[in-house]
Amino acid sequence: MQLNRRVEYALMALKFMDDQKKSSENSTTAPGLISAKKIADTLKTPYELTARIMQTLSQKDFIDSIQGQQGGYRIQKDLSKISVFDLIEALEGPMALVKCQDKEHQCSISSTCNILHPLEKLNQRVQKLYQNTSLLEVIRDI
Amino acid sequence: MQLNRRVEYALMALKFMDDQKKSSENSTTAPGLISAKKIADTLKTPYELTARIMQTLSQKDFIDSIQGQQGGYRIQKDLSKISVFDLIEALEGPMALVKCQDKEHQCSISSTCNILHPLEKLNQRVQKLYQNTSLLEVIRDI
DNA sequence: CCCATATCCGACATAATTTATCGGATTTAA
DNA sequence: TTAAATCCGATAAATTATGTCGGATATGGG
Repeated sequence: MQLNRRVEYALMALKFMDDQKKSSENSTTAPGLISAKKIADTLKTPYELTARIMQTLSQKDFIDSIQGQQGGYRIQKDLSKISVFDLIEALEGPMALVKCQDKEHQCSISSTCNILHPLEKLNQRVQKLYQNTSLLEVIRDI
Repeated sequence: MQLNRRVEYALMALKFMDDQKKSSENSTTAPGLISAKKIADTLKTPYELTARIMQTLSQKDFIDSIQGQQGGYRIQKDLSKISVFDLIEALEGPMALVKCQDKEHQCSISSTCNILHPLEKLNQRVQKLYQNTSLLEVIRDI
C-alpha cells in the first residue's frame, strides 16, 4: 500500500524546489536552477537515484531541465494542476490494486479469480482520491 | 500501491465462503465448514499459503476454525461490519504511505524529510476510504 | 486404538521487486 | 579545454513478497 521511494524522493525534491522558489520570490534575483546534486546533498537522498528521478520528472514534463554546466531543474508547471495520481503513475506505472487489473501482467489464477470485478470499483475510488489531491496540497501542506 | 497476495487470496477465500453460505441458505443442510484444501483447490491458490492466511483470519477473528478431521473454517462475523482496512491491517500490518509513518521502522533520512507531515493528511484520507468500505461491499460487489 | 485429515506454527527457500550504483555519452559555461 | 551538469543503458545489491517444508496438535471414523 506504500508509495515507493521514487515517489517519495520526487515529492521531497519538488517540495524543496518549491520552497526555494517561494523564498526567492521576495528577492530580485531570478529563481535559479537547482541541480540534482544540490537536491541529493540537501535531502540526503542517493545522488544517482535522485538524478534519475529528476530526469523522469523532466521527461514527463513535471519540471524543466537545462543541460550543461550551471544547468539544473526548475518547476515550471502549476503544482495545483498536477495530481498525486499523475506523479505516481509517472514513477510507478499504472495504478492498480491487484496485478490482474494491470492489463500488461496476466495473472496465473485469473480463471478462478472471483474478486477482479468487485475490486474494480474500489480501485476507481482510490484513483479518484489521488486524482483529487494536487501536488500543491501535499507539498505546501494545505 | 497494490494489495499484496495475502489480502488478495483472503478476499477470494472470503468471497468463496460467502458464496457457499448463500447457496446453502435455501437448502435444509447446515452451512458446512470449508477446509483450506477445498479453498486452495477451488481457487487454484497455493495450499500452504492459503492455509496460513486462513489461520491468520481465524486468529484475528474474521472467521471461526474447527480443528481435526472434518474440520475447517466458517464465516461467523457480519461481513458488513468488517472493513477492507481491517483486513489489510490484519494481513499487511499498519497502513502507511511511507515507511516513516510506521513508527516501528525508522527512516534513515528522516532528519531531512520534508514531506512527512504533509503526507499524514493524505494518509488519513486513504485510510478513511478503506475504513468506509466493508468486506461485504467488495465481496458481493455492491 | 490407529489412521486419515484437518488446523496450527516456526523456520526456511525461492522469486520478484525495489533500490542503488556504475560507466560512459552529451551538453554548455567559464 | 576543462569542469559540472543532464542524460541513459545496464547491472548489482538489498529488501520484500511469496511459497514451501517439517513437525506438532486435534478430532472423527473404521
